Amino acid sequence: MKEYYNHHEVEPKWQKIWDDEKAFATSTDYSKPKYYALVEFPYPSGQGLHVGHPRPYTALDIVARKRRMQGYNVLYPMGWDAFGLPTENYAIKNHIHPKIVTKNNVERFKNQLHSLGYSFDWDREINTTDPGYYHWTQWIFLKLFNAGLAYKTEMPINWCTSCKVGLANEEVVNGVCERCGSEVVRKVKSQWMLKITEYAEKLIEGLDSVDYVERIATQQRNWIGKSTGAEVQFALTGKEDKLTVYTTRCDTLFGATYMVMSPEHPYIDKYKDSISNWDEVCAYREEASKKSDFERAELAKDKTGVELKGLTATNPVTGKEIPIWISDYVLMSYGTGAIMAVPAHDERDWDFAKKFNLPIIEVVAGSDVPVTEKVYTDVATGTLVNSGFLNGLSVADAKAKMIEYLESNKIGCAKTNYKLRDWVFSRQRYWGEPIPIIHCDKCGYVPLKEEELPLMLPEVESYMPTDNGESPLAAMTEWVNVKCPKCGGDAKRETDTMPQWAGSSWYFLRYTDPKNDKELASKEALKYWLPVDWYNGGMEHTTLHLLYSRFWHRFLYDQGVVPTKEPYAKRTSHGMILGENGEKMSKSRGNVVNPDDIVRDYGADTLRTYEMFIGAFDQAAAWSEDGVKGCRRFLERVWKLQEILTDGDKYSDDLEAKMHQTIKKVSSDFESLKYNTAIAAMMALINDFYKKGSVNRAEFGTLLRLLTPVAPHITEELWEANGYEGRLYNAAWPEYSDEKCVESTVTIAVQVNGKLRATIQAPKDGEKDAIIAQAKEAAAEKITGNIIKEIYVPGKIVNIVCK
RNA sequence: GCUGGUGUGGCGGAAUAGGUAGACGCAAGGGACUUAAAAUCCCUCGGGGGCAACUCCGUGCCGGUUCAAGUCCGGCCACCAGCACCA
Repeated sequence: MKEYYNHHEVEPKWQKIWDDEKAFATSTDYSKPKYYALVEFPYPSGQGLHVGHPRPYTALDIVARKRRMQGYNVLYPMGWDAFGLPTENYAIKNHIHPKIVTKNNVERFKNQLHSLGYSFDWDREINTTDPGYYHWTQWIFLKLFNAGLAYKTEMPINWCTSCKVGLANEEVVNGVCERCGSEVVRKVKSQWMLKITEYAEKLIEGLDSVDYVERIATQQRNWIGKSTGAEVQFALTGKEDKLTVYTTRCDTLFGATYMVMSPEHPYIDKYKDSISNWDEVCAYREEASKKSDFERAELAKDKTGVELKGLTATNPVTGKEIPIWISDYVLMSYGTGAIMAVPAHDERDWDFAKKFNLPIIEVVAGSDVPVTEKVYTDVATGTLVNSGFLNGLSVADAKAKMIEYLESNKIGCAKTNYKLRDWVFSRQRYWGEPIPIIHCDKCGYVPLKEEELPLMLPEVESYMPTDNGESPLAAMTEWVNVKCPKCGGDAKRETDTMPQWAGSSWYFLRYTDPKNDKELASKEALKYWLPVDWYNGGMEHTTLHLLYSRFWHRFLYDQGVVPTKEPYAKRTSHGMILGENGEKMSKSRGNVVNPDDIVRDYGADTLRTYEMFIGAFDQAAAWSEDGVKGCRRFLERVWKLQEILTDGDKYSDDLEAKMHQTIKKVSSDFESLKYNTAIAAMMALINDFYKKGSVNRAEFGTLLRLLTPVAPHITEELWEANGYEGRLYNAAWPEYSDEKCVESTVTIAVQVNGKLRATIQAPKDGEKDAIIAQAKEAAAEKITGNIIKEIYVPGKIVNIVCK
């Protein structure tokens, strides 16, 4: 018998053996069935691994190890999303090249991950900062550029006053920079943009063909924000131009009593001569332009605005002349930058009309309260009134009829809109992929030739962005000044770099063929491995990273580069691990747990088991060191089963059903995010072994095979020490049969009038009448009066209803 | 405000499809072993009442459907996360 379980010896021993035997190398034999399990690759921060990291990594390690035992060729890779601001900021502060900082951090992360016994195929490790990798990130950018999906535009962008970079709208949280928390202001800059909006529809449609956790799919849909409505043209009194608006409620057109334009609307300048209160208008615009989108939103409670005196429009269905206002609650970035206001049936318009005393006309009847007192927005029950040819129709019918009318009279059309905005793709930073574009005064933006890639990130003296918002690369004149590839004249390189999202938008493709220097990955490899079978990541990435990578993938599909429309067949997400006090772990709260300490004191297997047992996988869970101890105790009890191990090459009769039930439960729980109940089932199983006082070799072998994905080191050691054949990582996953899951006798609950009164033991396929008779006898004292009903649910419950 | 999620013992959490609420673990209490402690093993462990067999109450709150509701329906409340005037 083996000595007391010592993880200090057992864990490094097996990690070395797995390395030496290349136990988890992915096969390139493409005739085998494949399984591609993916976790989000980490940003190698200076803090090292956090206890949050092992949660998803262990979960999919379990899936990967199980699938290997089931005969799949598994790809479970790991890499580094290593470009990014914290590294650059650290480099600036400490005068160390970000390349060195990255190298050190990666080394540390890798050692930490290795100590946890993950079955990653390290031969396929990738790093986004490696020129052999960003070669292809740049290549994809050129593809996007050549397809017209990358463009440069002067636009007000979100400018972080501290990071000195432009941010995508998606990166701004509550008006402050998502990364550093500093104030974000508006600044006009020439920016590279990617036309993700052109893919809005495809990105919505694609969600129907994949298996995403429902709330993830919902968030993606809401973020894209599709709405269907109509564009309607309003004639401007005495002008040639029409003012076009977008509306989702064209049924209420008869109730449009005024219009509102965004303060940035181009018609305001165009018709300035007609506007009699120009000074007032200018003052309002000035004030609005100072506000960021966020301030505009914050000040929203109280509506502000100015009427454009001298400029009016005509309601195309009533023929009435209506005033035009400007207000900052109308955004230039959505729809057409102008709206028709129907105060009776839109909350914001109602507030605005009340404040400025504008007419409110009811066109949908159905409210108990007059619309002058309360806005009525219900679309399900109302009926159209005061609306000419729409009178008497439901809202839905009225919409259809109105669109017909608009189109036949050429004053409008059906129209779909999306909330999604284009992706701001430039960063005024050093530590990112250089954008492979040259600007020539004569030829415009000229892309580099594919053969010139990768465009290497040059060495610079200082990584500090310049105060005027230029990237540090702008100071490198010998790098910046080049000849135009088209005309040979003087030209300049683009000095902005790509955002961190770029490298992570396609990394899962590179894992399939990571060393290929001719293509991003071979067609063969892509065809075999795609799509990713299961991708797990944090909830915080369900809108940004997930949407961006789906966009790039779909674009590459359209270009014939990848074989599938969608990159990920299945997407799940894990909950956060909180401190012992239930708060988010942070240095300032002093509740950070270092995984290295847990590995040292309790072992990697204990950490892995605990993180899976801690609670429902998709929910946040608070750390508990006592809980860690409980898991260590469980593994020790598994170890000590050796003391009661007996011979036997098949399950003993009294445990056979339990064995089959456990295999079934563990097998399905591992695939459905229920790691906690899978472990509970194994705990219950060993409790049965101890209760019985013995476990035979067949039973013990099955337990080891079920447990090894969770706790691979201890189980591998027990497998070897007790003379089981071969390596456990190569063993076959245990089989079960549904038939054998059922015990020969079952316990049936007996209820009288719905209350539990007794339980009886009965054969599993007993006759209904016999069981009911047995139940009546068991609960005889509780049955009073006449029996009016007897319910029997086979194998579960008998309910006697009496009165 | 809108959207999504959650609400079950002292704690983390179980409970396919409505069918014995509290699996599994932690903590706590009692006992065994020990000179003692740790470790380990055994017992108890939702609340009230009873000497006891037993009994009543109990899954955020109010109501409903059902032989039967943590689970379904209607109406609330609380907390967490995301979004922010999207026409």
